[in-house]
Parts: sequence; structure tokens; C-alpha cells
Amino acid sequence: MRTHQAVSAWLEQELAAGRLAIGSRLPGERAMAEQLGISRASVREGTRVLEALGVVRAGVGSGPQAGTVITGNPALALDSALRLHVASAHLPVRDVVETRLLLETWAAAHASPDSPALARAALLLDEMDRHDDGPDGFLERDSLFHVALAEAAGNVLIGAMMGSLRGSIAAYTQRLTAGLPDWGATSDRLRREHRAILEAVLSGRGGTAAELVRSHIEGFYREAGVAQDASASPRQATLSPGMPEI
Amino acid sequence: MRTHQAVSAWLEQELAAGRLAIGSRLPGERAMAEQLGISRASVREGTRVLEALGVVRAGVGSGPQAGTVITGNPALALDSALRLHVASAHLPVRDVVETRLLLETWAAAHASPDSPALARAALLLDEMDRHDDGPDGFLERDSLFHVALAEAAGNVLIGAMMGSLRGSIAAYTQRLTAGLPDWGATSDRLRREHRAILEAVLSGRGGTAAELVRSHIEGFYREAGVAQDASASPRQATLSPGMPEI
DNA sequence: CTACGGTGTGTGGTCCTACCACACAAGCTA
DNA sequence: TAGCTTGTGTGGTAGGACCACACACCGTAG
Repeated sequence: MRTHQAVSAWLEQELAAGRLAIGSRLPGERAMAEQLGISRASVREGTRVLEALGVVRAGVGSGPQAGTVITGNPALALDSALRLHVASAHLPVRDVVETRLLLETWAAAHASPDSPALARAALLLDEMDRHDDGPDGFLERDSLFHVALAEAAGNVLIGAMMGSLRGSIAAYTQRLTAGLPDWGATSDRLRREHRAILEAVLSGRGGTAAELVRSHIEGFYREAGVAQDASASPRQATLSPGMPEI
Repeated sequence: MRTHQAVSAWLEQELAAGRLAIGSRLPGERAMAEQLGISRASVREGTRVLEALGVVRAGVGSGPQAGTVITGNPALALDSALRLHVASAHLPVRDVVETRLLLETWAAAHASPDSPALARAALLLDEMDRHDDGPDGFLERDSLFHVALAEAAGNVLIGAMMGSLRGSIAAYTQRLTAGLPDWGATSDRLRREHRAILEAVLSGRGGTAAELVRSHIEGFYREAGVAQDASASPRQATLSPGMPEI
């Protein structure tokens, strides 16, 4: 077993034993090095991994923001992992889109009408109406809107996945919108669809909401010229040399 | 931006530009340190992160297994991340089970009847019949069987998620089986259900397969005493002090 | 000429030490 | 009393040293 893994192994033990929980502060790097009988460099490698996985957050100085604190941010791990794997073309964009479709229709069908996340979603739609700052700003809010829907379904894991999935193909989506013939018309249509989806969720018509989401997403990709269904989108779109970096 | 992130940033650029791909070998740590203008310690921290995310694999010595090589193993990232987040109780077991149900029914519905993964699945079922090495061996093969189904659906991402989801709650499942009144009877039933699922997939009846998978999974949790549906399983089951470590 | 064995070289793995920037807290000073 | 200085502990980074490993090369013995 590699030395730096002693840190995550130790943390897992402490968590299981209930001696540590989210919000707890880990011992200082020097202290932990001595405690685990390894060098500080190894401790640091271990904490870097935990940080990348979204398990801890490290901060310098002193005070509440300082030290290494246990957080709970699964999205962080998914985020960076998906980005890199999509970039390496090991993860086809097609698979990501397909998965997104699956998770998102599920979320729409299971979203609780009285979830506070829906209020946030409504605010986002208002913002999208007020500000007309082009595709980029729109996509940003669009992404947040969809994530809010996922959260309304009350599943932390699916919410996190949703957000990361969006992030990992954000650049791809951006390129798609750039090729659109009439952004104004598309944006109008997307906004109308958003309203309809939200309304369906709020009135408890989950099945309808799921169907609306499906056609919303598939419609976008179809209009952007990625063939009829998601499963026909290019597998290697992100690997071609010269493409903007993901 | 933290220094060690220079490594993943650089890698992402190289991947996007097509100068690196899966299977490529990264420069040595010392060379990369000089090239990026950072210390070797920082390079190592960055590499550790990439390794944890399943993007690269590091090996000592020389030869084909040596050096830092770009791999493509999204499951690795999901695996460790989910384990720790479940351990920290930030990720309720309930959410994991729910997600598993979603992904798995989808996979069963979309599995291609002529996928080579199904042959592997069949072999696993044979093994489960031949060897009767108690719940542990059974669960191991059971897990592989379900992952094989996911792979037959042809979505790398969902396959990886499936596997990691199983892994993250493996210890939990193990405890459930331990509390079962009659393992022999349960195991017989599960095996019959497996056969039925595989048969449905092989004959192209995706909808049937999905329904069988759903009742297969829900039935198991019900029998194990976790209320009627997955969404009622305990949220904190893995955090209780004294429980076996996850 | 062939087969064996030592050695060279480059790899990641680990450790140690030193120094830096930061942020708060305590204490001193005007 | 208000403000500044200093102290202390934190993570962040750098550089150097040594180790174990695994292959490739080359000299030597047969």
C-alpha cells in the first residue's frame, strides 16, 4: 500500500468510528505526519487526493477558514474526473448526453413540488428573461436551472452527477450554440419550454415534466444539428486536434 | 491557482491539442518539474490527484509498466469518492440505492442482446450455481453480473457508475445478507431471477428485463428488512460507531 | 559464438529541511 | 483606549537526498 493512502485510510476509519464528521478539522500536517509515522510530503499527497475527491478543504492561516476541514462535496470529484476523461476521449460525449437525459428525466419525474430548490429555479428563469447576455450567460443559468430541478428530486448523488455532467460538456454545448442559425428564436423556445417544465413540476405532474424535459433536451441537440437523437451525437467530438480545449 | 494544478491543466491542454492520448507516457517527474517551472513535490501532488481520478497510472522501474501513463479509468475516481462520501454520511445509502435502481433498470432496458458482455454475465451465473461459497462469494459475482449488464448497454459512464455504486455500499449489503433468515432460499430465488433477467435481455425484451431488474433489487431490500421500497432505507446506516468500516 | 551475470541508467517512492504567505490573537505602545 | 507590532500555527512550495525497482547494455565465462 502506498504511503500517502495512509491518510485516506485513517480518515475512513475515523469517519466510520464516528470520531470525525463533516465539519471536523483534521490535525495539522506536521502532527498527522508524526501520528501516522510518515513524512509530511506523504501526508500532503494524501490530503491533495482527498481534496480532489471533494472530501476535505484546505485553507491557510488561522481561524475558521484555516486548516484542513472535512467537507462533503461529491460534485467536485465527479467534476474534475469527468472533464479529464471526456478530454481524453475515453468518455464519449454521446454517453454523457445519454446519461444526462436519463438522470434529468428521472429528476423531473421525482421532483417534489414544494422543494425550495424550485423557487431558485423560478428566479433563474426570471433572470434569463431579464438579462439577454447571449448564449454564454444563458447556458450558465440554464445549467443552474437543470441542477436545481435535480436537487428538487432530493437525491444528493443524482444532483451532483447532473451538475458535473453539464460541466464536463459545457464547452461542447457552447460550440453547438455557436453554430445555431438563429439564437434569438432558439432562446425564446428554450425559455418557453423551461416555464412549461417548471409548471408541470410545481403542479405535481411528474410524468408530464419528464416528457417535457426529454423533448427539451433532444430538441436542442436536434436543432443544433446533432442528428435526431442523442445517441447519434459524435463519439469523438472533443478529441479532434485544434478543437478548443474542454 | 495552486501550483500542483499546473499538472492537470497542462495535461488537459495536451489532450485537447491531441499531443497526448490514452496510452501516452508523461515526461518524468523531474523533467516535468523543470518544464512547468515548479518543484518535483508539486508535480507529484498533481500526479497523485490525476491518479486518484483514474486518469493516469504510475509505475516504478523501467519498461512498459514503468513511468506515468495515461489510462482511462473513470470508475476509479467514482469508486474512492463514493466510498468516502458514503462513509462521511454526506451521501445517504438511500440515494445510492435509488440511483443504482435507476441506472440498472435503464441498462437492462437498453442492453444489446448481442453484446459480448452478456456471455460474461452468463458465465458468472454458471459460477454462482457451481460454487456455493456463501453470501460473500455470491455477492461478488452478483456485483459483476450487474456490471456486465450495464456494460452491455454500451454506455461507459453508466457502466462505471454502476460498478462504483455497488462498491460503495458493498459493506452495507453484506450486513444486510448477514441478517437474512434463510440465505439458501434467498440465494435460490436471486439466481432464478438472474436467469430470467438475462434471458429477457438476450431475447430483446428490454422492457421486461427492466421490470425484472426492478423487482429483483427491490425484492432483495424488502426481504432484508429495509421497508417496502428503496427510498425508505435508512439514511445513516453506515455511520453508526462500531459498525464495520466501509 | 552463446549464455550468463554484473552494472548502468532512469523511473517513481519516500523522507527531510528550509522557507514563504497567510490570518488570527495577544500584547505592547502611543 | 485605539492602533500597531509581534507571536504562533496553518498550509504552500522548493530543493536535495536516498531508496527500490526494472529494464538495457556490455563484459566475461563457457
